[in-house]
Amino acid sequence: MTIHVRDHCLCLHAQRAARAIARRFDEALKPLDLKSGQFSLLTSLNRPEPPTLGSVAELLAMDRTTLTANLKPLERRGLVTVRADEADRRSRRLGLTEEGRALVRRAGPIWQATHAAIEAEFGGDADRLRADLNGIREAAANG
Amino acid sequence: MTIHVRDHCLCLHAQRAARAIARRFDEALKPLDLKSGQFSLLTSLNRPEPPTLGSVAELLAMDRTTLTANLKPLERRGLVTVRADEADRRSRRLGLTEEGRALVRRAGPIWQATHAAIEAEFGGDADRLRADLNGIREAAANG
DNA sequence: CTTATTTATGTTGATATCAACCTAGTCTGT
DNA sequence: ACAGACTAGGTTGATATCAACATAAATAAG
Repeated sequence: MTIHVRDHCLCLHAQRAARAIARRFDEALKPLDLKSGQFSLLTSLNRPEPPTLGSVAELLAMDRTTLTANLKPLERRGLVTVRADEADRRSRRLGLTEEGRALVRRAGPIWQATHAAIEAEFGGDADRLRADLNGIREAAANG
Repeated sequence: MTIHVRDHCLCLHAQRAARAIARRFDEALKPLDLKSGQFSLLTSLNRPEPPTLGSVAELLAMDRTTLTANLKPLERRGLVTVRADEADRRSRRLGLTEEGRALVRRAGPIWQATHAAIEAEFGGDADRLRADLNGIREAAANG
């Protein structure tokens, strides 16, 4: 039974892959003093209209309170802005500062190179893997 | 560019899937007061010979220091044992107590049911996904 | 127009994650 | 033996993760 869990558990498999990939990007982004998760967050805020906190948490499949915590160090560094929505005072609109945008721009080539290296080393069908990851995420969420 | 990252980044896709799956198992295992990661760790210790800390960290694709930290609450609960190896005093051998083994046994059916539900909802080829996750993990590790 | 409910978020406490740095035990070449 | 290199872990500090609980604003029911 134990062996079966070890070899088949999608939770374990996903965690292991996520940890390994995150470490790889963490190291690549170290020159910018960014973690992989911070890069993902900044990237998801890089749009014309500042999205709400809740919508970003949903996009990242992350608890809202986790996102609140993750914003703190980025706010301290002056990379993101958090403002109450004008129309609905409950909502927070998340945006990038000019420095935030500049950092995302500088991270672009690093992401590109790192991602290409991993995909090449992977050798498999990355599009298929992406689709499967989306599928399993939705499957897990429908609980 | 930003949109391309958002839609293609395997780091983001893996993190999202990992988070969603972990939350699902966290909830299922709540009656046993276990998190998904704790279940994975206990399961990986459920073998005749107590493995070393380093080998378990490698198996879980997790930093050694993370594993050290994760053992703490399980030790406090009397589920795991940590002892120095007789032959090599640097190494730590990790084992399960009788309570630890009992808890793993009780968790088995919960894991089975939860995993089956997710796989069914997923609908895709779970074996293929597992293989791809192993592949991308190794690809990311070879940096 | 109130009151109840729903919605969006914050706070707290516990665990998880890793890099950087440190210590102690083991091994290797001489 | 012994000095130096190597290996296994631990400690610390920062960030990440989520559930449980709490607050405030918007909305619905009457």
